[in-house]
Amino acid sequence: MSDKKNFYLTTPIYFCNANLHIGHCYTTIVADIIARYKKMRGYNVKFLTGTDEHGQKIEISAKKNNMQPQDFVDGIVEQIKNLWDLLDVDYDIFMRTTDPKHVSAVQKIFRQLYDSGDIYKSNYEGWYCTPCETFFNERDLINNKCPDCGREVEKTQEEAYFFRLSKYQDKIMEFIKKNPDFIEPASKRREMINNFLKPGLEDLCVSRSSFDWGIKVDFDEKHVIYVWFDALLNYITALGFMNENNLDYEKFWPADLHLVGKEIVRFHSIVWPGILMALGIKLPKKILSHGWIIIDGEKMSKSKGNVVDPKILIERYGVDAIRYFLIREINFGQDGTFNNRALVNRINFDLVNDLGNLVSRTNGMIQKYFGGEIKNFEFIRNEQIEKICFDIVEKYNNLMDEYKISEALVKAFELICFANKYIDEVKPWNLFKNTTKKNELASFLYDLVEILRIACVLIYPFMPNTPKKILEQFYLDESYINFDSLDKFGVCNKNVRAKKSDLLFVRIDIEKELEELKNIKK
RNA sequence: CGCGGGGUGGAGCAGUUUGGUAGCUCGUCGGGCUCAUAACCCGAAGGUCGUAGGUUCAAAUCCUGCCCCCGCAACCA
Repeated sequence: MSDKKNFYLTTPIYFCNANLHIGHCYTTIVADIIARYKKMRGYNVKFLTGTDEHGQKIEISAKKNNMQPQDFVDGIVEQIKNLWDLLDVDYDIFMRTTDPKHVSAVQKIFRQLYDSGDIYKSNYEGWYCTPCETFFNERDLINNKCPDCGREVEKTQEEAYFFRLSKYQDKIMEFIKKNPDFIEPASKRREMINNFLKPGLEDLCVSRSSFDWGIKVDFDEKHVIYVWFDALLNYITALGFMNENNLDYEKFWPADLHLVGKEIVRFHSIVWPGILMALGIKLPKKILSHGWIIIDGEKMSKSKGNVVDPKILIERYGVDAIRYFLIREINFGQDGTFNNRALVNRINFDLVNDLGNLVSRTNGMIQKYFGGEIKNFEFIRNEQIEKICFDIVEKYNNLMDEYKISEALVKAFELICFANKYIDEVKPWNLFKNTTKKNELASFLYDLVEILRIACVLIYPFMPNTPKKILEQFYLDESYINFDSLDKFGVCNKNVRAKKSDLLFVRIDIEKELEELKNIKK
């Protein structure tokens, strides 16, 4: 246990302003896939997700619903946890920023940085819209009026605390230059350097006094701590930092991977390192940014009304299909499009035609040619087949280790396509007609079961339910889903069996389905 | 000259780091097979790689100019 290598990865903590959409699911699924893969490879994994529950927007949303902020976020958190259960997201820690441990740790950290001089009191200048009770930067104004309500704004000063981010500017730049892999993809790294570091960093305003819903500055209770300062710290408070029980912190920090959407790379690669440097602790190893899901050419947003509800999709197609689609269709790191046609097509072509049908024909042949059970055959080793399998496994592992998970998934499906071709090449139906080829036929079917076994292991992190269903058809239990036996061919019991089973994935009538989905939306 | 991304056969994308026969999925057309979920396998047609120049024996790939689309610029994954 103790000699296992540790691996710590995180998703962003999601802002509890409204229910989550398919984009949040994407991020979390990616994290879950990496976590599952690492666990399978023998790592001692800690997978953190959670919720960001403070801020003015939440205060306002709660008020609109006639609720106290805490009750409001409790309800949202319930739904989020529910969603992760539906999506088979197997997180280790669910961190809430309203957790008393987090709150007290953040207060201690804030005070420590104040004492050390990295946080100081000053004045925040901005344009204040009285009806909206909101500050705006000059550049946010539209025609010098409030961007929300269009009314006059007045220049105001507000007492606030600032974090001395500018002090760490050079150190952050140096770190990013010395560690070219720290921010990925490289385009984001360029953007951070050119857009923020080169022009110079300003000190960051880290307190607000215009609303209450947040972590109080404990030595100056008029102020609540800025949500990003609060939120970023969850990555260490979740491990017990600044707490009596900080064993996990000792063990798992620095994080191996912070998974983020492209719009919050800046907070993770500049602000977060700044805070960590001020605290004198190590920086995470990697900030990995992914793209967005685009709907009909537009960014998903509530105001555009094009948000996709993940629950409906899971209900109709099952978790594994949704997880498969998101990872397969969207090239990690870049934006990808979502539409119902693409989803249904992927299910039909990849999952039904290639994978489902492969299982079905393998099963069918064992039943038809051997009455469902093959006994007493002599296994004929086919080195070519073995080499193809091992080759795919090796490439898959390399891709996964580089977090190129979409490509790894494609690799896994190469094995499935190969098996379909293999059947056509061998022409088992001819072997069956020739009574002297019975053993050859048996050995070939065993090859197919072995290929399926390997494919099951490879797709498991992506589709946690399907492998079990496949193996069951051949009376094989879950213990076959393990990476340790991927370098061997001929692992399964030589007594090959298959039973009548339900279809793995059922073909969807595309036009009918699209029509129904359209009606659901209304 | 604010920054970043993108513009590749009918559709959606890869390839650009390290120039060298333009690749994948779907669609279309033709063929094969019958174990299988009208699935599977093979083959073909279809692209002056946004545009104008440049470097080179050779450019989707490197350089320069221009056009178009998208995003970011301090609380959207």
